Amino acid sequence: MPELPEVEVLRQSLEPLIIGDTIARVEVWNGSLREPVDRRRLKRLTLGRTIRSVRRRAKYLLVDLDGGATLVTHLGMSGRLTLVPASTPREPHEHVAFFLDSGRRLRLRDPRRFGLVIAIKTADLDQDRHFRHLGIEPLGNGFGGSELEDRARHRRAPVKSFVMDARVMVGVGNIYASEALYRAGIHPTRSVSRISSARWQRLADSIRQTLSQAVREGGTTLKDFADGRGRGGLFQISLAAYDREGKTCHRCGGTIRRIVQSGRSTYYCPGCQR
DNA sequence: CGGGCGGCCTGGAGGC
DNA sequence: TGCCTCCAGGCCGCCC
Repeated sequence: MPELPEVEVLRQSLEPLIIGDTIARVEVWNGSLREPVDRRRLKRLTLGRTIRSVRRRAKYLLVDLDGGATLVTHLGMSGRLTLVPASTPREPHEHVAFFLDSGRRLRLRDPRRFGLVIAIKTADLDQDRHFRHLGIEPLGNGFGGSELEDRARHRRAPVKSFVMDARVMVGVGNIYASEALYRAGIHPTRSVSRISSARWQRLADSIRQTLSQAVREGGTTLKDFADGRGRGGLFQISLAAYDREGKTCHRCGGTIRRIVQSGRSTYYCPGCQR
């Protein structure tokens, strides 16, 4: 579910609410997530620790604690991380919760359990196996057409798979891949070996624009996504291609089509995307 | 080796 | 009403 914009919106919403607060209790009701939750390590590194900053890398949310540890969470497909009063009843599929000194709790609900909760020493983050192979941040410095073109050398993958490849660039998932390619006017099955420099530039610009607009609009809420306060986003209204099979293209009046690439749905306009 | 596919899970939607 | 199949925003490991 959550792609870069959703995790960034979550980060922005949580940061002012939890900085300076201290983790007083950790509850793991169901540790069977993407990786089994290591309760002892989680508690050892987080209990009694104060939250110093809230960052994002790719689709991971990083909560830095004093004592040199970072609480790393990933929402998978259906995860939701919200802050509620500590006395709020446990909700269905609430698997992990961090009770704070302020009398609130940060809770993870994740029906499909593809999410991740792990504590890592902050200094080890970059070398950790979850982060070591990650590519460029599309909203950071050093992201542009020439960087994409460089990374496409000697490759022939369809461009849609390429922009979703976290070893190349991070944060773009199935929704924003379709949206960015639509905006750039590039056909999703086109091989990266057959894209001109000018089009790489357009694609990089489209990715940045799409992601930053989605952040400004609070992310895309199709079903599960909510920020730290439980509020959904609005970018689903702005979707021009994703989930619009059979509907009219806003640009050319043609019909949006759906195809399957690497087992995932891709939406595009045959008239606008070549 | 790059790239495609299945598997991990649950729930909702739609067909019959 | 129920039962079945398909599909879903991510990621990893296996296979060719």
